[in-house]
Amino acid sequence: MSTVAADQLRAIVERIERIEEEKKVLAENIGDIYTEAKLNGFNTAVLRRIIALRKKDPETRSEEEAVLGLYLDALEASS
Amino acid sequence: MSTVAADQLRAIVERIERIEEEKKVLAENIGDIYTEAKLNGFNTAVLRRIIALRKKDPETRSEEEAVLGLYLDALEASS
Amino acid sequence: MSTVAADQLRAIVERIERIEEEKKVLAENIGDIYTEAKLNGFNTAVLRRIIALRKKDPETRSEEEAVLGLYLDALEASS
Amino acid sequence: MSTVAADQLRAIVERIERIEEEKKVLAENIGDIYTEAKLNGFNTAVLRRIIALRKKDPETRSEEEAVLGLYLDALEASS
DNA sequence: CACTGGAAAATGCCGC
DNA sequence: GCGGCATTTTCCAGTG
Repeated sequence: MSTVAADQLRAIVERIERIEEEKKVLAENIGDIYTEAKLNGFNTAVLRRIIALRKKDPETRSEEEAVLGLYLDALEASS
Repeated sequence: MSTVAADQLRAIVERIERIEEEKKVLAENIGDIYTEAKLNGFNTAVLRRIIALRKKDPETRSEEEAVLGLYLDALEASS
Repeated sequence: MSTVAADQLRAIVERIERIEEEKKVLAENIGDIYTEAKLNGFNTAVLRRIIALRKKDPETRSEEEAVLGLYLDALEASS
Repeated sequence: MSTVAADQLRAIVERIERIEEEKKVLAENIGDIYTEAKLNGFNTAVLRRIIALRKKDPETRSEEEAVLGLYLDALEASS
């Protein structure tokens, strides 16, 4: 690989590492918020479920909930 | 699925749970071996690394290794 | 450890690898069941949720569901 | 849950979601860099390995490395 | 005995 | 649409 490509490679790697570092900081910030929430008496497992729920689009979410209900009922019925 | 095949569903769930139970037993067996190894003076963190290393080794021969070498050299050269 | 008990080390590593291999087979078996279930029209994402739900002991499960309800209501109320 | 706590809950959830959104943007930025690199003829799989390698290197100095060497030698000797 | 950190598993995502 | 990779979540040993 030529010198020019080597410089290009280095630039790519460093740009990615820079952004990954920023991402890491954000992940730590999120962790801090959970820690603080826990100290304030919130149940962090439930908080995580809330975040996950809100991430799913409402349609998928209600559809999935409905199917879950069906399956649980079916299991109940056959027990 | 219009009506849920309850018996089929139950069978699926129970088969999965059965196998997961077996998997759990195996995981405990592995844990026991590590515990015993530790009692015999082995460093279990290193044991885990050994296992991981041996798992990856078979994939070690490839074009990709060569390209990796090229890239690492290029980074070295431009540093 | 001054000198490494090589035979003992080898035995440990091989026992662990043997059991991990068995675990891997079981994991594949589980994957096969999900695949088959999907072919039979089941929603595998929901199946996974069912399995996860049943894994939690009923007490924890209802407690967590209750807290989830509280939080969702609170979010609704403050919106 | 009281109104005050409800507001606190909402604040927590929104702060987390905000930061997760920023993280998502950064992840997309990284993806863009890989895409561009690929267009320039780089092997992105190898690029990812480079990044991963460089992430782990700082931990490379330790007693653990020495023990790892001992164990690998012992395995070699008993093979 | 709760908490933290790290390893393993599960889930989701992106490229082919 | 599938397989492989990366992220997330879960689990567990170690530690205070």
